[in-house]
Amino acid sequence: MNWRDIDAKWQARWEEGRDFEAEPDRREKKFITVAYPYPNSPQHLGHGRTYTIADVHARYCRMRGYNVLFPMGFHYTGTPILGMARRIKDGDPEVLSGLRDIFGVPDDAIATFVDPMKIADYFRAEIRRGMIEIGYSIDWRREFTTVDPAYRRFVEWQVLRLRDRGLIGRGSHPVGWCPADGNPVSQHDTMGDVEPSFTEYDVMLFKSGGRRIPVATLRPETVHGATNIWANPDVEYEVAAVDGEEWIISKECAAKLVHLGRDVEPRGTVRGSELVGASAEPPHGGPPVPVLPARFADPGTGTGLVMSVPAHAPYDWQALADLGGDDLPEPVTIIETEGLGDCPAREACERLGIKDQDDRRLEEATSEIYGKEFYGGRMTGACGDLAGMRVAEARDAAREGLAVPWRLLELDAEVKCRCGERCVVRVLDDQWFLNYGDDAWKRDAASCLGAMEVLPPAIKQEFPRVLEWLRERACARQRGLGTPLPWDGDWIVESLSDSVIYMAFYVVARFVGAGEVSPDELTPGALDHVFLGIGDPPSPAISRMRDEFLYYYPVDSRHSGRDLVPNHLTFFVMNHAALFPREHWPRQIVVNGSVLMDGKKMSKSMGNIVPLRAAVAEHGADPVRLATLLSAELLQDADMDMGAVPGISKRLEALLGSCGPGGAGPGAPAAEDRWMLERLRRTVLAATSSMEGMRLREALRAVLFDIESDLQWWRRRSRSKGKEPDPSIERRVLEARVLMLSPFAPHAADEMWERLGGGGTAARSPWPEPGGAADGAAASSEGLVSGTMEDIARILRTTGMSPSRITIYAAGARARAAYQAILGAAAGGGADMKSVMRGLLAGAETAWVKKDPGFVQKCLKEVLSETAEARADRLAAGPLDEAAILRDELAPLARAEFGAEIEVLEAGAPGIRDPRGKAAHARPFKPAILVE
RNA sequence: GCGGAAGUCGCCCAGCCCGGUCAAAGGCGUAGGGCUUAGGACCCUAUCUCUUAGGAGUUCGUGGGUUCGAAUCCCACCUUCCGCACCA
Repeated sequence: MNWRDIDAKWQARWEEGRDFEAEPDRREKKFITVAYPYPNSPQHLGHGRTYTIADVHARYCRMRGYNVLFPMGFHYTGTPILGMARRIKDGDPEVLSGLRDIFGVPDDAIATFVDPMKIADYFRAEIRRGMIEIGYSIDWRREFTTVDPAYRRFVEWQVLRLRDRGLIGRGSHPVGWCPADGNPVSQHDTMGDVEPSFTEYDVMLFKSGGRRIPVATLRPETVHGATNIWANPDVEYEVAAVDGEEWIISKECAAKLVHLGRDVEPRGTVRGSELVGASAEPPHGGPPVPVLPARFADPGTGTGLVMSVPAHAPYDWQALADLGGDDLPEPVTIIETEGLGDCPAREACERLGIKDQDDRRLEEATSEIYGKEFYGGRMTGACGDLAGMRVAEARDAAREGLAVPWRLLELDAEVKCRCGERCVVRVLDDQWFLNYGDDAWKRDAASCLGAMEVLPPAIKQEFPRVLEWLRERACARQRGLGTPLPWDGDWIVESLSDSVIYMAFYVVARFVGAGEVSPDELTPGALDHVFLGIGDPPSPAISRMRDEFLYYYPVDSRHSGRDLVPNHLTFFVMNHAALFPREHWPRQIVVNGSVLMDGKKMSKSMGNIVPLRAAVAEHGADPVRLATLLSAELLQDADMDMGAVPGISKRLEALLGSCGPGGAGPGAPAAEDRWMLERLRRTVLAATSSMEGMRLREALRAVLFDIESDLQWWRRRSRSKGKEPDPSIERRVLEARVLMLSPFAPHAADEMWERLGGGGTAARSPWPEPGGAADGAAASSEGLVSGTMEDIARILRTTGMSPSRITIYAAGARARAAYQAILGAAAGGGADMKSVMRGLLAGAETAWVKKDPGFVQKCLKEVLSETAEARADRLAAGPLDEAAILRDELAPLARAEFGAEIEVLEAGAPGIRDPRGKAAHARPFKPAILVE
């Protein structure tokens, strides 16, 4: 099957018909957007998932009659492309082979990649081609990149207005930093892509003569239990004036303090061994403590000097034990914790059998006590002001009162910049940030979220949590592609901050693209008019932009991967709430999971990346789209199985093969025909409801698979009666299926539609309506037939008989009357045996059950174990003439399939043949069966 | 730690939102049969236990609870995976 020809044929038609170009008209609109791609590589199957889901949504909405705007842009902002250009310049073999071997980028293109813009432009074109080839219904007239002059005007407007509202501030902010480059480093900038995470220590100053001995700690509240200070005897410490006071610190610490913005002036050195024996006064004014030697005191951690709290810190207890001798300080217990004894550190060391201070398990002991005491501990009376507080409170109080007013920040592990330099933590004190911690702002955002639909619903609760912990966030950085802050050209608006309200820009982009408005005209005042309706329009074009904005805004649906929930999607909500009036706040967010390949994340190093264009070229657009959508429901991570693609392709091909001009039917529908139409009606209903909830896989399964098995049964039934399935019914089903398939597999569906002679394209036809009322009788009657077939088959299987004659005893009229009464009772909620019996005995037609309560018992059990739908069907249908149905419908089928003579009798009719006394067991929907 | 997701019949995985059609779809594996010179591919049948009449029993991480009825709802616990900020 050559899908590529069909893909190309329909893509050309759509383009010719400008099917996806959207402009305001009288219809109701839907504005559907997806997070635009970052063009630092071609897209792979994983990227394709989000876009495919959004495209299906857009196409579905078009079929529902909406004027759908589905645009696309490209996110150039940020540093990764910059880093990539640098690595290509350096001839990094990993990057080069990735481009060449995985993505097949030609060498002459790679040669230009030393220029980051060339990289972005190349992949932008590549991604756009791919999106067209897979059939996304995008209005390309609105395409832009985030470094286009017009977009820059837009971002400038955005940050200016945010600043006007007092939401952009300036402050100090710690970052991972490369001293050689003089730049902040993020994960993308480090060797091995290590995230530069850091720990914040409090610094407490012990006094020793005129000098200060600073110690760094995570537990300032334990200072009351400090019995000594540890110095490493083999380390040469530095004596330095820090912020004007003379401190003793390790050389490493001195270097860190400089980056943290402290004023450090070296004055000399002192060996650790020389410090031993000195005495130091703790900051809370307690009795002086001695300095003692310990080799675990690491000059690279903290200040290189350690406060010793032997009762609660296993390292400290162990170092004292290692020291030995008589005149050592006694541990002071300052925290009582349920489940821990007097001296938790000693107990932990003894339990783990720790030998000396070099034992690695001390880490384990430390974190265990740390956690237990923090959550369950209370300060004892030995703690001065802190006595009686819970540890968590005491920590804050101690920090407030006893530690220096800044924190010592330190990288958790060694991080190296790609340039090879060892990174440090630096505090930038002129960092621009967005104040996402602002309470009033958060309240607006929460209100926006509350009114918004989030699909799947399960993920909605995640957003308020994110809002809760959100605080200031740096919104500008010093390098990368993007837009400079209008008031401070040294800074570039950071990539997550310049992409929060850009959906509004799609409206404008069309006018810029068509040359109707120049970037220079997009002044802050003009944009105020377009987006906020402030002031008079400076030109007719600006006025039209305003009209178009009013038509398309707000965003009706925002699609994105779930990894963007804690950042982009939340910022999207926050920024809309900050800048736009309530009626322009977004209405829906749709979140999808990621894509796995053979159970693993796609990554270059694993070599399991499948480029989207390659997959489409090999399998065709629709099979790839379907495989992506079928592999998982929205929120689940989709484990792509490329092995399933040929099967999907075959199924589409078979469906296509069945599309022809069709023929007329005999007119009056038979029982199985009525059933088939009822199944179709219910499938349309179910698929529509699935679509509304973006449960695309569910919808697709209904259209592709569920109907198929219904059709099989229907054909079997038709043929058992010695006739061909009614072609007019077949066609009605097929038309509905093709239409419902269209959002998912648009090329194949249009091809099928053409072969059906449907007129126009499937994509431009309306989504099918269920039509008509429920036909409970058809559903129930067919249920009787299939249920009885199953019962016969089951009997044959357990007995191993090959039957020559099967006699079926249908329930008689009085049994059916009782059954209806039981159904009614169950529907009314009075489904207990007692009240059911009482009701039956009161009815003239049903009083006979007095002699056979077992019948009622069984019927009741069966009724209760049917689905609500089946119960409603049976109740609505009223008593069925089961003997007639079984004779006309079941008998031919059973005869054909079991190769036996079939006789249908009505139980209770006079003189019937009943050699084994089976007839008495007949119940409605459960006829008695005799196999001979 | 905080937040989120998940644990299903040998394996993978559907079902859970909306309780009953659920001994629980589908795929893989396994067994038997068909086809074939053979292998593969393909097709059919079986695949929790018991059962020569459509049945019964025990199952959906563990333990409770709600209900006439729980894989599905509620509570607790155990285990695994993911995110936690200046980065797209």
